[in-house]
Amino acid sequence: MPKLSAAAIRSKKDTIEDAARELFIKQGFHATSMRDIAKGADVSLGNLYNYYETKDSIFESIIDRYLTVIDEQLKSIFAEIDEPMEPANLRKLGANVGKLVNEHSDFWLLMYIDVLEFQNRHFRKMFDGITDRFRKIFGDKFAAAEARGDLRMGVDAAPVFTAAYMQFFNYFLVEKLFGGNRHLGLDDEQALNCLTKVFAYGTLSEQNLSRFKRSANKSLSG
Amino acid sequence: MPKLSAAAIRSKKDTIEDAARELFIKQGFHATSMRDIAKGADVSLGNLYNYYETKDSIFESIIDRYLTVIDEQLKSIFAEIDEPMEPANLRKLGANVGKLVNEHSDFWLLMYIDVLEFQNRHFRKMFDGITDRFRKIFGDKFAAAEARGDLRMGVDAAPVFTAAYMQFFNYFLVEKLFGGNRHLGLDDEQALNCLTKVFAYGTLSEQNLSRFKRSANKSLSG
DNA sequence: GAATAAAAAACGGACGTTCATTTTCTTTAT
DNA sequence: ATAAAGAAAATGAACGTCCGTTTTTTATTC
Repeated sequence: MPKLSAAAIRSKKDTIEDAARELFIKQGFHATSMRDIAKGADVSLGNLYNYYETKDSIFESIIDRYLTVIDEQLKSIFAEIDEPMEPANLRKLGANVGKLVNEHSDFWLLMYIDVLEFQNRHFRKMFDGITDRFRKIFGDKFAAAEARGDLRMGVDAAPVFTAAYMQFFNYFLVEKLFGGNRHLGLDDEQALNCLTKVFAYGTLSEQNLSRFKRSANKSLSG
Repeated sequence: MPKLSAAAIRSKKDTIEDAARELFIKQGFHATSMRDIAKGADVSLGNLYNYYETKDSIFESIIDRYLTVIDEQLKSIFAEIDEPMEPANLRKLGANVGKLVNEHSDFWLLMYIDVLEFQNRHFRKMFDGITDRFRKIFGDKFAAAEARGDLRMGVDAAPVFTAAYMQFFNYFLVEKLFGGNRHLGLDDEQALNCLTKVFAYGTLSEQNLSRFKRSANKSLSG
């Protein structure tokens, strides 16, 4: 009574999902047939149904696995941020987001597929309550920065940090997927510098700004 | 030899395109059949082909007409901006972008369809060289603001203005289409205030900031 | 009654899924 | 050691449906 090992099943599912993902991204979900996937994964049509109940469930499986990968990468990006509102760290956040977008642009296309064909069912949690999540991660750092007088009077760090995060994402997504080549009129490095500066000057207190100006300004041209 | 008037043809095409657009948005392009469109527009299946060559051409026709509508609205939004870097005007830009996104969310879904199914063929021009376009529209205003000393030393207004524009767009798109309900942890008004403040403090010179603080700060809480 | 418009029917093919069949391979009996 | 057994896994033909488009038929209007 032969039965595939869990590893063998996982490996085969990986093959199938890799092929499916590539096709979904290249031609969309509905335009990709089960026969396409079978051919791409070098598996018979019928055999697909030994691993997945429906075509939809292949899509869902891809998303679920990808989401955990992205979540982990995001976690490690946030983990290396000790002082979230410090300009150098904001810039590094931007650079890391850029890497994430460029190395996993597939993922974001899947998100658009999800928006269009599944009412964003699977990706909803990506943005829902994101500021609260940042508050959970960096809440004490935000409070400490405020207590130190790093921030301008009346600035709530959480939404600003979220806005910076979103702006970085949007910048690289537009560059990668929407054909806005150098849409800020700057290369990526200059764009990162420019956006970082805006958020630094936009939130830091004057005393902290002058410190920032002395130390980092030279390196953030553009 | 009866022949429909141009107006009658246009009216019927409008009916068809309205139905098609609604369906494309609700269930995607490939998931929408010509039979669906025919039923939605209360037209026979065969008759569709008296007005359009293919299903693709219906999509293209919708996009073309919609693009001109959006272009005009954007033009009028920009036309009422006399001083692009002034905080009050940035905020108004944000509010207008919000209206544009919310009133025409269909349009932006079509853009995602275009990204996925047509490699963004029809929407490419939307973001390509956008900063240069702003430079053409506001170049003299940017230069004047710089000459007046409104801006911090070394700030190039064009990419910052573009970034603000993109940030507003992204904020409302995430709110409307991606299920990020109050993803900045603020309501729309507060979010506009918060973002406007960041860009104001992020770019204005100190002399101009103090003027801004006196006049507008009270109204931009959040 | 001639030309246009609309409707209906038909076409060939592709779709997601099912299913009868064959292949594969571990286990058991010899 | 090997053959038989038998379930798991893989296959590809088959099913019924729906697809975009074309063709044929009917209705409308001058």
